Amino acid sequence: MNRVAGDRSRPTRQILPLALTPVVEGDLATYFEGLANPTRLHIVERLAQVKEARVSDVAMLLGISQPRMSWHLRLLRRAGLVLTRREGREVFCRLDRTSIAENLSAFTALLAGDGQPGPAESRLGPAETVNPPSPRHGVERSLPEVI
Amino acid sequence: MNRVAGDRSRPTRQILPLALTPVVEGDLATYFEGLANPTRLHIVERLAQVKEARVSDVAMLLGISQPRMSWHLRLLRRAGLVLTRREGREVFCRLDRTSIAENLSAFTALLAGDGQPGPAESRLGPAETVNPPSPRHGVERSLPEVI
DNA sequence: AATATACATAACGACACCTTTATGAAAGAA
DNA sequence: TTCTTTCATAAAGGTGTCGTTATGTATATT
Repeated sequence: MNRVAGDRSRPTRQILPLALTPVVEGDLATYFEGLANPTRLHIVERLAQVKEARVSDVAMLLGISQPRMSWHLRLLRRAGLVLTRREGREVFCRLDRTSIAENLSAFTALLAGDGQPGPAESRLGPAETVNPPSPRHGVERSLPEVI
Repeated sequence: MNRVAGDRSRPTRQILPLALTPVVEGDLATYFEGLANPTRLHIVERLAQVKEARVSDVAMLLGISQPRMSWHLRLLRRAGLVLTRREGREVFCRLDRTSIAENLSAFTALLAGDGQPGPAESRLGPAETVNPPSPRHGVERSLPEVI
């Protein structure tokens, strides 16, 4: 097992015993992978509306086949976007809003530039200057708080 | 041209004349595709720290080859995450924070369940009830406002 | 002019994604 | 038990991702 080409392997997420698990970089990529597909976005959109739904009902509603639904549900679970619960032979799924908020929060922290290399331009282009971190750019601070 | 298997084609984003372009579903998937890779997340992380950087400097810093950097930069541009500016033979890149905020905002709107099918459980599982939309779940309303 | 630098692109290989079709397994209904 | 429903999974094919190496192109330098 040598991980030759492509860093797309996923080394089985660490589970820290009772500590709110920090979102590391690889997990963040896996999280966004879950969202990087129109079909899965539709599923997420649907689950955002109904809170919980039977798997095959969602598949029916979106007009996708059952194995296809199963496939995408698998990726959504891996991404930490969706939780499932079995009830007899049926499976119900819902958004994992906690995990979603954690990952989204980790991403915005990344965007905020947390980490040492503060205002150090790596060879800044001409006619461009480092601004003090005060009045951000405009759209740079706004987001509906409805996670 | 028939789009047989896999809905991963991208039909050349509509450009509406002077109107703040709404983020449609396919674009949102493309946006998240840009974030669905550790290397690209590292690039984004770096650009969040330095605001603008020379392409090959970022590549050097992250220890990735030049063609690899060029490849990922291409996807980052396609995703609307990064803007580039040519200066002679050099290329500088920076985050497209406007586009990033737009897409992130579109996603949170999707999570909020915008769209008709309000509190209609599609065959709700037993021992589970629809809550009124008042005091949300807890982590469900919080996000660092540092986009 | 010739050379060096910065970036883009093509070619290739390995693998992952995504779809359909076909089967399998488990739980409920007849 | 037998049939049906619900979901998971395997197989197979098409396509995209993602990495390296090699080559091309444009700009700066000598």
